[in-house]
Amino acid sequence: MNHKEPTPVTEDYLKAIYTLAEESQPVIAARVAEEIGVSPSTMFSALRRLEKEGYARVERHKNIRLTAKGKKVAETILRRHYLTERFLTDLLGLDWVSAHQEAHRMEHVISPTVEKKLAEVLHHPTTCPHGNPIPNEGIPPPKRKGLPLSTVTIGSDVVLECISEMGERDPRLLRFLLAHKLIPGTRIRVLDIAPSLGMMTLMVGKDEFSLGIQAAKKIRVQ
Amino acid sequence: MNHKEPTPVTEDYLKAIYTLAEESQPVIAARVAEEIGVSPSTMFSALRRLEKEGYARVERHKNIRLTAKGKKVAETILRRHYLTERFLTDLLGLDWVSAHQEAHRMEHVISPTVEKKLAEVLHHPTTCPHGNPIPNEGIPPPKRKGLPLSTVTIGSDVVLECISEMGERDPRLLRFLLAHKLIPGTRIRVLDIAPSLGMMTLMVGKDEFSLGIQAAKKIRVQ
DNA sequence: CAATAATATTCGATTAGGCGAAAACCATAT
DNA sequence: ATATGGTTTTCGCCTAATCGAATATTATTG
Repeated sequence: MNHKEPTPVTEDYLKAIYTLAEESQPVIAARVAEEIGVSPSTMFSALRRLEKEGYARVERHKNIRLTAKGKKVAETILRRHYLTERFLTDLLGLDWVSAHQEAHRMEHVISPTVEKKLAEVLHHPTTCPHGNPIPNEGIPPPKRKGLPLSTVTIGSDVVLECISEMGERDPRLLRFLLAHKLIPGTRIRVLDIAPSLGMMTLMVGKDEFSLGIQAAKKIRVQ
Repeated sequence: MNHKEPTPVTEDYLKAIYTLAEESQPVIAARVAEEIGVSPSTMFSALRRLEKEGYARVERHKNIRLTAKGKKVAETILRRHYLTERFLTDLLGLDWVSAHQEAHRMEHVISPTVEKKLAEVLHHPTTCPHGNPIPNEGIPPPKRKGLPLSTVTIGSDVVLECISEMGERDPRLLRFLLAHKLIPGTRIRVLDIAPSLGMMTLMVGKDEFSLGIQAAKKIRVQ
């Protein structure tokens, strides 16, 4: 039996791999390293550890895939992350941006017991404050319906569904979105898309502003 | 400037030293090592680190003394520990024993912001669930009035004030006390003390039972 | 296909944190 | 003063996690 608990660092790697895959981005070492903010050599040795401990495998073409065990850990951590965010915003009154950062540290010390109690106290929320569905013990995560904001057509009128986990990791993006009232449920009109400039123009209420296509990829709408 | 944050492990050493001193126990390396559950050699190198980073000094006769900096860290962690315990018992409904253990992990990831919000939500509690006074930013910790249960005279009738931090660290003791309703505020009659056996006999309500003198040292009464 | 840009891999080094075994010190109590 | 125990200290060794620099391996793309 391999009953040694994953370290916080291991959990972070697994979470990054998991979310990268969920956003259907290429899951290669370089991307994961970038996401976590770690050097290639560090990433390499981390990957060896993940393989040795049975959390992930590297397939042909250097694609990284989580094992069932790795997936389980990632989902648990993600669940704890989102529950903690909800706790921080709903009960403690923290804002969007800090909630994510605080939860990033707290997620690693939440036990099954506290996780359960938190869910109860919060009345079993189904999404995090940024709109992401909270993975539920055993039950497979719901299929994501929304599309990236970067893929909609000019002139369409859409509703913001969520800021993906990858988007959450960028505090500046989060602050920007908050400032423009871009929160889950907000109605967005897409005025213009200029791929050559890498920009798109949006209108929220009476507020007209530009957003990078890169950032728009991290926002899902319906 | 030395603005590198203490690691969780460092925080644990500082907390142990601080509480040992507060219980007026001899603060030597061997005691601290015992408290934390670490080998003498580990303790030794940890001590070198603490000195190098300016958290503690070793005086003549091998007494360990915290610097102002070390004391500040210890008090902050203790405050976060106790606030977290209160949160876990009062808001999440955890029991005494788990609350301490969970808080022991959580205390290291509570930011000043969360600490502040927690205190507000909990209406600024003054003691932890085990009765220990919560250190308050800046304000010196209140003088402890209670005496160790091990020092009272036979026949006296006392009221339990708190289970000291050192007592909290022993889950078996905590479970035992909880089973016998020995919580802050409980009235205790001391029926007998037998130093030769290292035992004392207590009566709580109609429940008569024995307790080791060692354990009684970790309980303060009035 | 060959040149270039990405990626992956190896190597050597560091730091925090931990262990056990053995040696060196002290402080008593005989 | 000596033997006994408790303590401290040294030594060697280990793992996880990190880095930078150099090298090897793939893609990509003109």
